Amino acid sequence: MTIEPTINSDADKQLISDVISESVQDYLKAIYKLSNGVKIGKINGDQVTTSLISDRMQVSPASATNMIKKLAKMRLVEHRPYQGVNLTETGEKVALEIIRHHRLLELYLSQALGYGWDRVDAEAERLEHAISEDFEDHIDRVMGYPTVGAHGEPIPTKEGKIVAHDYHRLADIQPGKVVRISQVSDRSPDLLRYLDQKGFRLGTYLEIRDKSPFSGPMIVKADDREHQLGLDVADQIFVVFED
Amino acid sequence: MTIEPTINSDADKQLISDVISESVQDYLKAIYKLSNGVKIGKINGDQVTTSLISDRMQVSPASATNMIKKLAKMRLVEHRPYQGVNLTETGEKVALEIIRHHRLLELYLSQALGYGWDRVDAEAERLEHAISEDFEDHIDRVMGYPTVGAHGEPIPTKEGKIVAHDYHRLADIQPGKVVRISQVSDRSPDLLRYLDQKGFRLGTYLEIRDKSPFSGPMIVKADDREHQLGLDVADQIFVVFED
DNA sequence: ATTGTAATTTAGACAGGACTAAAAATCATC
DNA sequence: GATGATTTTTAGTCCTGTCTAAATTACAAT
Repeated sequence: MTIEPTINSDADKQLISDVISESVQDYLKAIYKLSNGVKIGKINGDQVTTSLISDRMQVSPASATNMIKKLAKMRLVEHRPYQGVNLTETGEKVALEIIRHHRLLELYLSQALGYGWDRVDAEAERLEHAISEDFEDHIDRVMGYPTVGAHGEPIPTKEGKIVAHDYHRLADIQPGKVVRISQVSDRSPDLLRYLDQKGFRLGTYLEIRDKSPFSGPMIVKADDREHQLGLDVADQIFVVFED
Repeated sequence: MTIEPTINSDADKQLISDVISESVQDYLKAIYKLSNGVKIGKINGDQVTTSLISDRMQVSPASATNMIKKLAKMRLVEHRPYQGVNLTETGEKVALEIIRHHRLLELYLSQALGYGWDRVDAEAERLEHAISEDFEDHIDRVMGYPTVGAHGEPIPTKEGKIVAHDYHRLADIQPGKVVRISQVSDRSPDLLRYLDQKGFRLGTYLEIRDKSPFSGPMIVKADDREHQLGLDVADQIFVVFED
């Protein structure tokens, strides 16, 4: 009856999906992103709360509590009641494996099957739980063991390591600078289509021309064309300085 | 990258997987194969019985009955209690859609990702419920709209049509004839590995040299080598005459 | 035709994961 | 520090798909 989520032992190499339900995996992924993702808007003292989870997972708070207790019993998270949760080491491993699947799939879909970057997230979401380790290895090899995903996100290694990029928000860059787009959020197909339409890709150079005060739009130049970008857009684009 | 609006011709075009649960899909597929598949051993008067289903689905007979009643209520099968079930037109459509997914996936896995034909079934099983229509269309296109799967099975069309091949069982062929392997069962990885090892592929020519009486092995020549094949093997290989 | 066996169905239970409504805990504000 | 608002948790229900045990039906063989 007690489920042991010890997936590390090399001997009894078990598929995560055979041991850990799809729902549990989805929650772990959500919790991982909530604790490690870029904080948008209000900062939430490093604690991932029930309401954040229920919100992200589109379930009622009661359902989230329910699952949290289950995750805690499985030792995938630590739960301080009324405070929030943190992934355990095991929980994080599992989350990173799912995220690896997701990002490898996104890249494969865009490179091998010609999916637009606004469509890969939805499809990868469907597939990430279904693929075997074998499939993972196959597409990893076919793509030459990539380390960066279709939207610029780092792809966790098979061992569960992930490199943290310290990209800057486009919104924070001062006028006069030249930067290169290195990551965009994958979660808004609309935004991605919008960027596509402007010709914005990973690697596109942007010169920041002007920033309106009071959270106004910023004006950037790309490919000799000027673009106005609302703050909510500039907040979802991450860049590196071009030296 | 072109931005394709992906217009659904029918506004009410719903993904099967969003309407019909994975379990239901699996049962329908099993029932389809039990009614339309090649009859192995005893002939069961065209009726698909509860025990056949429970056996194939690896569930208890009670569970099968349960699901059958559910399928009947959904008008996906007709159920004559204590007698058996038959797929309705709708039920067959759904089954064929799943089978289409399965066979396209098998072919894609073997051709695009280099899976051996003993491994494609298991992986396709995992993926067949997860892929979108979009994915189906993509791999269909990438492979040039194939009509025959990785083990020689016909691939149903998007409209749910399937062409019946009338292949012969290798076991039924008389000595002296020359035939070509045109289909093998996908359900036994062991058998597939065994055939692989002998160099047997789709399209391999076989000359039947001898058949031992009393269900003994048959002797066939392929690539200038003679092979002894047990009846259970020869029963799973389908061939056409080579003219 | 009767009777034993095999197949099928019913009945009742359970696990997972969702829900609503109500209770309890925390936080924010005066 | 009290109090009202917000979050979180508890309690209880439901649905899906499974199970076992028991009852029923069909079949086969005398």
